[in-house]
Amino acid sequence: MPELPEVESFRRYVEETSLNQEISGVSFRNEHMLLNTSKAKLVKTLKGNKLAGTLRHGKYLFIRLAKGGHLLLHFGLTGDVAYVDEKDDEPRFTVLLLEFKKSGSFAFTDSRQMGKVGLVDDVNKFLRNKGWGPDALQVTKDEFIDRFESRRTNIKTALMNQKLVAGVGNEFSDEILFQCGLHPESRVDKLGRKGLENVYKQMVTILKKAVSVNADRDRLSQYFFPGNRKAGLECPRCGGKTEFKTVGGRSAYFCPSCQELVA
DNA sequence: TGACTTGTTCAAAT
DNA sequence: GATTTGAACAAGTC
Repeated sequence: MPELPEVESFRRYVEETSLNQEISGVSFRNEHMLLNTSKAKLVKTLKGNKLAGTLRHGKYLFIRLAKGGHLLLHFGLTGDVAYVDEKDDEPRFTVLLLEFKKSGSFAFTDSRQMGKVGLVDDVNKFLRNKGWGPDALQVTKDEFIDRFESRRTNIKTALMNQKLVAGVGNEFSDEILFQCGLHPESRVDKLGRKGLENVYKQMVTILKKAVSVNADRDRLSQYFFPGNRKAGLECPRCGGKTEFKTVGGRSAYFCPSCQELVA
């Protein structure tokens, strides 16, 4: 599932494959995925334009356009990007296809169609309107603590709340809390500055590591849950058994014997 | 076949 | 009003 590390690797992929090429053809299929724009405007804006640069905030990717503004991509559950050399190699579930004049195409794919495609002029204004918090890899320790310390909800829900800090999803929230030795239902306002400082440190450490390996779960073997969220696993720290529980309407996996419940 | 999955949004509750 | 909770949505997978 595309969380911050995946979106960052998508960003790099766009940088490496698709910048500065004139777009000669645009196809777009799923109108219910549009954000802030119409299909006609999207196609008109992209045709003859070039992708000129990239910017990521949380799980959002903004691709700067040479003629002004940005193409916005949100990946939902199943969004992905692909560059293909040949036209007839168009990937399955392509939502947006940009054909480059010289050669090749850029595709945004999304099998479950929960992602978003849009046009954004002013990125900061867009983020402000959404109410999104600072990016999880940009936020400072003090700002993180300020935003969290008076919250009366559980820590897992708070970490996934994009308005507090943007970028953490379900899978990495489980790992952050595992590394902290904190039960996902621990109350945020009971953790204290020390507790929150630890959450912050683990969040940054884990996300940075995941970014450094392009979110490849096979290269995160020093961690426990990424790519491996199941109940009944043996905990590598204490030998206990992992459990499943629904927390804040989301699946949570954790080790009840070494993740302390602070309530 | 239908239960299950998650990021986001919206309505309802506090 | 601000915060929190919970349900709804979409659709492919097993």
